Amino acid sequence: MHSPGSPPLLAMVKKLRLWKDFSRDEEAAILSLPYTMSTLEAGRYLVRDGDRPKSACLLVSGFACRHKIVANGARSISAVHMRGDIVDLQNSLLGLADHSVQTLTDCEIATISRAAILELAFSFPNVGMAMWYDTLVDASIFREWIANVARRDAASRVAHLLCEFAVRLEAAELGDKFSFELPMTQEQLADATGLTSVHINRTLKTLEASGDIGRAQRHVAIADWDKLRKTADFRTAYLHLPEEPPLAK
Amino acid sequence: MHSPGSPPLLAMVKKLRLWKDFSRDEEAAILSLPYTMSTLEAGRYLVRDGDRPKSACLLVSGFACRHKIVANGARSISAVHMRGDIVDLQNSLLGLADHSVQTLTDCEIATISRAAILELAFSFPNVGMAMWYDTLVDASIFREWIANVARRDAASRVAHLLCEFAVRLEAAELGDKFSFELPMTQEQLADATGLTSVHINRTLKTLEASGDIGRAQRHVAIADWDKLRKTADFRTAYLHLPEEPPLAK
DNA sequence: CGAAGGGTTGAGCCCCTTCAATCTTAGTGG
DNA sequence: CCACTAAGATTGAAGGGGCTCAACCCTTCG
Repeated sequence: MHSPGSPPLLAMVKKLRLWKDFSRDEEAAILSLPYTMSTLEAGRYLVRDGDRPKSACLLVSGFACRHKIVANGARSISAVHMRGDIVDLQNSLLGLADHSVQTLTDCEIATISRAAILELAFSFPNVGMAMWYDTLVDASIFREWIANVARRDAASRVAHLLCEFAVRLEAAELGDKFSFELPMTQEQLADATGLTSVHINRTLKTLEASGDIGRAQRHVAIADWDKLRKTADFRTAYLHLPEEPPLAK
Repeated sequence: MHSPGSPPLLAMVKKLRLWKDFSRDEEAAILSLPYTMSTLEAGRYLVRDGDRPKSACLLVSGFACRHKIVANGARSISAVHMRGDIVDLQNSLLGLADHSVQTLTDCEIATISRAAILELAFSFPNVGMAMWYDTLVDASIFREWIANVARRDAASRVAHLLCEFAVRLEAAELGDKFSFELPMTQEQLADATGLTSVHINRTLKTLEASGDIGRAQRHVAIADWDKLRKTADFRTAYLHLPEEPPLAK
């Protein structure tokens, strides 16, 4: 579902523009990156732990996540990605994938070679800086997730995930912060919060009963943003979004 | 302490050389970065959550950690750093610190302005790439820590921390992988593993009783590396170290 | 209509926490 | 050299948050 009129790489421009303003030339340079489009169903892998990817994937539509499996077979999800995220920069620049990337929903993907990205980054320092910045923001989110999983109770962890998803969804201009479809099963929520799917279920019901959220199937309505924020201990600083969110269109 | 003969920035060269080979020019460019030295006691802050740092800090000797505090007052440590780590690149490039950096031991620090680092990164792409790579490796370690805290039991978590510390210590040429001084109190270990100091204490004793490690005060001796690795579910891939560790000297 | 994936619920248990006391070690001043 | 202090390590007892196991329900889709 990305609109057929606009070029797919515009999603990348929009994302990077959160971090830096670009000149016409710089923007053109991004849009002229060579890429190939593909469509993937939910549940498919973009990269697998142990692969040696030679290219990065821009998520043009849909949702994906990063995860790794530990010895006892349990899975840990370390990030959720959405339109505009250059989802495999980390693995492809490092050379050897230390985790997997898997689609959560059907996705459209633009594949861009690592070489082309590096060329762009170092010919246009401003663009390079925005990409570097982008990977640093990802790292900041990882740090917050460490704190989330390590030091918050179940209700806070789940609430925090919902707050982050809501804010990022809005920043990506993908919908309403207060009412959205969560593209994850309760088992995936469990893997993203270090809980079990059973306990996710109970926790969601608690959040519902306490008036923080409403829900119907996978749809989440944030009933009381300030209340949920408080339950979550959520502060947006770690997302490093611009002070004034850019006006929608 | 760092040997008085060698220039402090050599620590940075050595670290970055783990990721890229440098030409003589590139190496000289790193070594000619302007910096100011300072010495900090254990427990001092290099940056505080909320600061707007204008410069980055190279750790020339000693140990430091990153942490953030959650609503209930609990602390989460998200990384431990040692000689050669450019410890505040993340906060200074992002502009607004989303976490604090604090010394664990007495430290010698070289402070380098953000502008000088960016200048270097984009005049010498190979050096820039090494620095980017360095921040990507940090991110990879964060992902592993998420998995550690989210999906492993107490013994594995602590064992994993010890394995990582041992391997990084060796990679930084700071000592013996199998026998070292751990520069952290049990409370700090707790904050790095999402446990309590009481349980850290019991877990260390368990690891000792099972023959994985020996210890005396803060000194740790890895009694059986393979056993500890197995307990920890530790695989080095996520550290992205070169296949052949560079020969000492 | 049947199957499959995912959501919901209950009962019992256990890993880790909490609370609190005691011990050890290192540092300080007399 | 020894009291005195403070930080950190150690230990015990009791409790709880989240897990495990297992059943059942709901929705979607062929």
